[in-house]
Formats: sequence, C-alpha cells, structure tokens
Amino acid sequence: MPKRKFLGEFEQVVLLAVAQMRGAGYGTALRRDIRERCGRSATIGAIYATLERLEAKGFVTSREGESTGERGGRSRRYFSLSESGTDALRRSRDMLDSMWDGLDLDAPADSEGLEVA
Amino acid sequence: MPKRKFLGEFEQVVLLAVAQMRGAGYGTALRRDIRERCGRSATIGAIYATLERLEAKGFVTSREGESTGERGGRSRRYFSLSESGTDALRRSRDMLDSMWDGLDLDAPADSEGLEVA
DNA sequence: CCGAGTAGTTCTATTTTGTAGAACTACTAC
DNA sequence: GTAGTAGTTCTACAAAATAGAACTACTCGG
Repeated sequence: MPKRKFLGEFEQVVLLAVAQMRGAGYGTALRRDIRERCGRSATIGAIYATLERLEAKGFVTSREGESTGERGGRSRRYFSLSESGTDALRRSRDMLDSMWDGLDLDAPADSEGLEVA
Repeated sequence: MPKRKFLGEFEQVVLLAVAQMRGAGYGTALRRDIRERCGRSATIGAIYATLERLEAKGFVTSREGESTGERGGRSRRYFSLSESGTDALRRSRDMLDSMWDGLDLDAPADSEGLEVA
C-alpha cells in the first residue's frame, strides 16, 4: 500500500528514460540518457535509488544481463517498463496536462487586467 | 542556494494552480482547484507547506487580503506567481517534454521486436 | 594466477519534499 | 458573549531525492 498515489518528479523522469530505452536501459546508460535528453545531471546513486523504488512499486522490472565477454566490468542489470508503469506515466501526463490546460505564462501574473476589461 | 534545481511533483502542481488563478488564489481555493482539475486530493496542510517552500524559493509571493465584511472567518492570504516561478514552470515543462519526445506507450515494452525486424 | 584497469552496482547517510490533521485566529451573526 | 464559519498555522512523521564512497565482477597484460 503505497501512501503516495503519484509519481515523484524524478521518478517520472527515470521511468520515462526506462520507457525510451525499451528494455535496453541499465543504470549508467539511463543516467547518460537523462543527462543528454534534458541536461539534468544526477548521480548514479540517485538513479539506482529511484529505480529500486520504482521496482518495489511494480512500475519497472529488472533482469541481469549476461557478460558479453567483450569488455571488463560487472554485468548489467536491465530495466523495463511494466504495464502499471505505463499506466502511471499516462496518469502523470494527464494530470499535468489538466493543470496546464488553458494556461498562458506570457500573460500578466495578476488578474487585475482581466477584471477591468 | 537551493540544492535542488528542479520542482518537485507536488510543487509543480501547486505552482500551476497559483498560475491558473492569476493572483486570486489562496489556500483553500487552491486546494479546491487542484481537486477539481486533476482529481488529486491534498490536505490543507500539504498545500500550505508547499506554498511556504515555493515562497522561500522565490517562486510565489503572497499578500494578505483585507476582510470583505461579507463573511465570517479569517482574512485570506493570496498567492501570485513570480517571474522566477514562471521560469521554473517553463523549465519543468520543457524537461518533461524532452523526456516524452518520440515515446509511444502503446508500443511493446521491450526492444526485441525492433531488433528482429 | 596476479595485479591493474574498467564498467557497473550497492551501500550509508543526509537533506528536501510530501502528507496529515489538529490547533488556532479572526471574523460575523445572533 | 457564545456559536458558527472561513481560513491559516503548527507539529510530527513518511517518502523521495541527493551524494559519493565502497564494493563486485569481469578482462587484459605479463
């Protein structure tokens, strides 16, 4: 029973990166993707902590990749988006859309002008 | 010096409500607006705590409304979006847009199909 | 095989956000 | 002045975000 019914901000970003990579995303690559896509630098610890939470909530699944024998280093852990992760993304987008709906940020900040007109 | 350069998820929602109400928003009304717009119920404490934080970061400003003499109760505290609040909203939107860019949630979750094709 | 190098993941600790609801304030109406 | 009403503040705690050091598991050269 998660107390929070909505995705946190960073959770949303990480989940989107997982979705974009279509099952081929793993910690370090997701981090790179996020940095390149939106200029947001996150430490690797932040990425994994978020991934853990998303997995605990059932929004992503992970599997160990086998060693390719083509490079040094530990084997990768790949993440994919689950059904409910997909739903969560859709819900987040819809909620934000409805909050943005009809909003014009270039208009003056206060309602004064509107009332006088 | 804020450590976090991005808006939290709920901060974003509250800031959007403030923007929508164009300077005429106050605690209770913002709460109602959020509930109606996106079905997200938040306690009044959550709203005010977030509003305080947004004000501390300079994203909103507040002013006391004078009593209208038309109703009982304490006077309202109105919130408006500041310049940097406007910027923060734009940045959040842009970042999320770039993460969503080109993503199709209806496609299969894994890349298998793509590689075989 | 053994050390060095590399790619990647876990762990530990702390700050910032998010959540909840009870308590309080200031007003109006009777 | 007591009750009712609209609104805000306070207190306490849970969850998410952040940071970076430590660790793991592999490859390669000798």
